[in-house]
Amino acid sequence: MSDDLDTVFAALADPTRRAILAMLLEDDMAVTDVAEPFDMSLAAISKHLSILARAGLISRERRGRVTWCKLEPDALRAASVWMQGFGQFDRLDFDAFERFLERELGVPANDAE
Amino acid sequence: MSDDLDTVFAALADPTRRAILAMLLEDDMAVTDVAEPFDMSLAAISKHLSILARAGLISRERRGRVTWCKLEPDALRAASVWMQGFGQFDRLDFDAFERFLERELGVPANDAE
DNA sequence: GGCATGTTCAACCTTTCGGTTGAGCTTCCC
DNA sequence: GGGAAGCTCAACCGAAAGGTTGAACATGCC
Repeated sequence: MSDDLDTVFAALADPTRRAILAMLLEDDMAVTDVAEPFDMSLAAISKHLSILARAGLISRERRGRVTWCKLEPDALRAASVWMQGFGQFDRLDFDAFERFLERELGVPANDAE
Repeated sequence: MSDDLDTVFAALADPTRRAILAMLLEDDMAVTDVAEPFDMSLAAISKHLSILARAGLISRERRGRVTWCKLEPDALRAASVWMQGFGQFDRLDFDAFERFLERELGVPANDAE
């Protein structure tokens, strides 16, 4: 089913969702904390998280009344393989990646760590 | 500008457009020929091609009355770099890629060549 | 028990998306 | 010149995306 790639790419097409993924790259987060930096209702963020979860890009686990969100990078593998077929891209380049996070998403890349 | 990633990922989110890219991987094609395998009007394909062109994923060059479409794989670089930051993916795996083309897109991968 | 906290659900609204059809514009060919 | 071929444009349509608000529903705490 091409649904998998559909939902993954569609999920990645939104800058809010990409920013959320970038945040989760640093650490697991509660929904409320995910929502905090965004100028948007909690319900809207909850929807974004559902879309990311449906695409398999994150998982959500409820512990007590807090729902923790966790990045699931494996879901990107299929999409990444698909893309690499077109361009013979370089290997992982974390410098380029961090520059991207800052420039494209406005999310400060974690340079400590 | 995160617009770049927006348009690239949004363009990739549609299975018809991914199939078109896969076709163009084999060779440059005229618009009419691109449209041929799809059960869809020529105008619809023309729109898809515009979206791909706006994302920088293809270019179109008019020669005579025929408009030739050409894959522009460089546009995927930014998106690929972004994605690789999340998963430490393997290098290019063309076998996996070809399996994807067939399974996900229904477009026979070009095993001659 | 009762209230605050954390999150989702449901209904709604507006904009975008993916498709259609029909008209229009070039370009090639006789 | 005139017709066919090769697109694109414009108007339209239904469905999905992305947001809002208000209610609902667990859970933790006093």
